[in-house]
Amino acid sequence: MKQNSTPASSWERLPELIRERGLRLTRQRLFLARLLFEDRKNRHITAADLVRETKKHKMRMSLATIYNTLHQFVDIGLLREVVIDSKATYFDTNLSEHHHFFHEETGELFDVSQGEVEIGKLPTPPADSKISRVNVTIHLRDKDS
Amino acid sequence: MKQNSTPASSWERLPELIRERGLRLTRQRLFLARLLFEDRKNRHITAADLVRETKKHKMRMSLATIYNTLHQFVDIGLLREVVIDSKATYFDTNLSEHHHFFHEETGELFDVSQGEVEIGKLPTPPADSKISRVNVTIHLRDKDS
DNA sequence: CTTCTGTTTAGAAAGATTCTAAAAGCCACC
DNA sequence: GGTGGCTTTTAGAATCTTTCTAAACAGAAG
Repeated sequence: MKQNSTPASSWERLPELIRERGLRLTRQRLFLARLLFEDRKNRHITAADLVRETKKHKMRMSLATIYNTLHQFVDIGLLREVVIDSKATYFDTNLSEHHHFFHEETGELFDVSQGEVEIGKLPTPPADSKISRVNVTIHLRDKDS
Repeated sequence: MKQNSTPASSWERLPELIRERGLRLTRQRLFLARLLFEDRKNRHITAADLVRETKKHKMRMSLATIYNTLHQFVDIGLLREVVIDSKATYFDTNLSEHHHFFHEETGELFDVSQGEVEIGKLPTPPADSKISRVNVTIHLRDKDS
């Protein structure tokens, strides 16, 4: 089921998009896709966030469906999983190659576009492995601490 | 209680070390310190790993103590917390600045010394923040997948 | 040896995520 | 526009990691 990219434009076409990538179009998947992609961009959300949002919109949906859908969206390349802290799994709606600022004191997470970070040298991966992704997280603290 | 560094040498002096940093020397702390630092270096362990190891050594210790001790060792600068995946918290006995290879398929974690990665450009941090640390994780996959 | 206070402990509790088996829903086809 | 088959959804239980709680215990100093 693993696929990839397709620039994240035309969110008017969510239903087609979901079908094209091999998933059945269901009420739940469409609803979540709209929540995730219609409003603002570059969100970093957790399953718990989505539970809250679905409730706010009076949409009832089981927790398992939220988890299933998030993972399926990752599989079909609509979302990306980001590991920031070990309290919860974050899903990132920004599919472009990018990195993150992570404010240690507030827990806030901001995107850093790929161009803002330049990696000059990388080690050779161990035999039989290849690099699949390089993740740069820039930890921030308050200036005075 | 937050302190910092002191090069990780002379592990013969673990008892003194623990006391110097403001903790009482207890059977449990000393035992865990020995497990962590006497054998090999640069380990990445989870609480569950330690549970396994203490059992193997026939040392009985409550889970809570293992968690408490790990966090106290982080506080006094004997360990470092690394966030790699959201399944568990890893503690790193390598206190020097360094990065990691993370094998996505096996979950293995290897050190990458600081010199092997070169960062040419970094973004300016937001106002009132300063960069405290830059974390590079190189994700690996099997060559054929 | 006693006392004071920091530690450890077992077990319960919390939180996130996954599993399970049954019910429901999508969709291709008639 | 009804039917069957196969995918999804669901509620709830189960699992796993981590933290909490209150009571028992054990260092350290006199």
